[in-house]
Amino acid sequence: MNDKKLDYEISRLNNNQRKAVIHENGPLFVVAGAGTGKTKTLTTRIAYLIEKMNVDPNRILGVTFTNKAAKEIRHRVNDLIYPNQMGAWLYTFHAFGLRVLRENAVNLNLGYKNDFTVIDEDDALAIIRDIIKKQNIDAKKYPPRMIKNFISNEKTFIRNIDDEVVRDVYDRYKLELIKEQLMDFDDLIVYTNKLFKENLLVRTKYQTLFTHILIDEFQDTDKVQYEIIKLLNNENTFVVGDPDQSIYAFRGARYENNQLFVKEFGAEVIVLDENYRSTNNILKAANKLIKNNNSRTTDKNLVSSFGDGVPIVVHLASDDFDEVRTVTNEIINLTSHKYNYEDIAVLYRNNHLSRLFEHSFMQTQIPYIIYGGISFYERKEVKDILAYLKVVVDTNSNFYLKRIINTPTRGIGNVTINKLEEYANFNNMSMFDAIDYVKFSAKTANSLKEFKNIINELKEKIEETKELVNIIDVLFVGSGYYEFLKEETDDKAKERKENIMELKNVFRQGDWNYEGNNIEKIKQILDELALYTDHDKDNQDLNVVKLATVHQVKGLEFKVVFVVALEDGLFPSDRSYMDPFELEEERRIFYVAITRAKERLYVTNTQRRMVYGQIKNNIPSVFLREIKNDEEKILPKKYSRETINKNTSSDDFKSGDIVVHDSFGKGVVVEVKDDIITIAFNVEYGIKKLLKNHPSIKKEI
DNA sequence: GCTTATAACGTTTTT
DNA sequence: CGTTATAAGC
Repeated sequence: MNDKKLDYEISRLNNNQRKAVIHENGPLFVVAGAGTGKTKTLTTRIAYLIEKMNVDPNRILGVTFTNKAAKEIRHRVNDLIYPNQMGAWLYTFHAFGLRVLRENAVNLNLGYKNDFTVIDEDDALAIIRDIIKKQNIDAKKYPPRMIKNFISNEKTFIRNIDDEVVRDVYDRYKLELIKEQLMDFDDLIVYTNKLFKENLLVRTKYQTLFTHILIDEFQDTDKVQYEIIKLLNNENTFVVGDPDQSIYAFRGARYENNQLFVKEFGAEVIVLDENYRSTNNILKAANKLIKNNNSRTTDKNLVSSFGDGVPIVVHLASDDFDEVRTVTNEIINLTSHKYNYEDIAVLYRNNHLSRLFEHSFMQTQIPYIIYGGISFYERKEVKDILAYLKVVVDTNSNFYLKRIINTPTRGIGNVTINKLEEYANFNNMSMFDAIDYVKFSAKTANSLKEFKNIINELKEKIEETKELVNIIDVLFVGSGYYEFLKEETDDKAKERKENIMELKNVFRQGDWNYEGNNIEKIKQILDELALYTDHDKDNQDLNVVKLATVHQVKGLEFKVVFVVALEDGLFPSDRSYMDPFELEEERRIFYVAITRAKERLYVTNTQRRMVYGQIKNNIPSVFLREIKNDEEKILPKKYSRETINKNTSSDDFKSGDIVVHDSFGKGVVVEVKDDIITIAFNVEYGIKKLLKNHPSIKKEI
């Protein structure tokens, strides 16, 4: 049907892209430099396989690293051949693992059933904390976070645990998860690997199911993921990646996978180095920089047909305030001529460097967002409501029961919970059922009975509810959360209510996206939510300046990029000096930063900077020398926009007011402090601090 | 159980 | 310096 569109798309590819797309048989590694049409090549190939080679979509596996990327790939393939790709397996590694384990977890023979629950990092940490407490382990000597890291490292083959105490916690953690039918994020990958490795039947099933496997961002795969790919033993394994953009070593990404794949699979290599993003001045700097890495597998020299463009700008500021002021000035200059706020990104090596910029942008009324922060699904109230739902769906879940049995407070303390847990463990029943057997004081017994009634009533109501969206209201009121928050009038309570209401959107969509009865639909929604993170939301189109770490903007592009704080010890980070490999990783991070820029690149550093309350003299980053071409300096200027329309809006805000923002839409005022107001917008934008007299906000009448 | 003083600490973090 | 985790106090 859409053949013409696909034909047109293929005709527009360059030679190497086309070669990759129509590649017939055998493993292929597409080494795709930044901005060389990596995703386009991958999606066009999927469309080509289905449409031209008559490959059954159900037998194609496409794996990426973020939900956002998976969605994007589905969307783009969809655009080329709708609706034939519907059955294709287009997932993140974790979502793929989840799907496999949902069908086969029982075959692990570890005691897992196929309907286990996925827990997030916070939950995993809570379980470890609990074990540490119960085993009387000194949390100072063994911080839970460290133990979690050790466990994760052993699971993903990074490093084995060599401490007996940590080993003991790990063993108990593993048993606890199985007992509670829980899996953490690592487990989704690790158990999938185990399953494929140890179970011939399951392995063969997936080996024969997939005729084609495609992997995106291959340079970020870790050891376990590589093993999974190897175990699937597919002769049409097609991987796309850029070794020069491998920046997740600290999470286990293995640079050597790139070479291993070529060697062990005997893969053909196609290099894409025609860049469709940046001017050549920017690319020259990038090429020059990355040549300093000795461990490169494939030499690429990015070239575009966009001409040289303007020279990159390297600026040395006297101190951190001067740096911020210079960048702010330049943004004001740029936006009063050719550029919009959305065209601009300020990138840094680590999060805390955002602070001064945030402050300055607020003062000068430059709209911005900061990437990262607390995720919507990590918020306490959201997790609480979902925990109620999980207990309702499965009363055997002691883990979630413990979370909510006294939330909101109903006089059930730790002593009661421990007694229940002990009895339940001893008699091999759930804590929920144990409520009927353990003797408590009249008051406690009453509270427990009340809790049990709440769960039972919620269950009845949820089963009867016609539309899923109403379930959130049922939970909110039925759990007592509503009553609890009603008493509180402060801004936090208001924010919590809003967040809970925001959950409705997710359930509204679940109603038509999923099939089955309510409980079945809920289980599918919970699966999706378990793997969803804040990074999946699309901030790209907001007309605001983006403040982000380099890691957070991988894969994105901006017309103008400022890379700041290019100083020795910050970028490269001082932890990377010892190890030449780590210094190369830092260089790749800077390479990623540079290659985000399409038209203008600014690199700044300062002589003096306040670090942890002390002024430090910094020397310029070694990377600056390495990119040196033509450079110019920004001449510091006064703010060209006379501290912008002072008091243009005379609105007087108070908490609870509904306001409308040009970019963020409707929001509720949460706090007013001097001339700064805090506004809660829709979840996708979150909580923002803005100047009261900013022209972009208006009170809704 | 919840709020306030003090200490401790301080890369990147796709799921 | 600013934030967050922990402990002591109400």
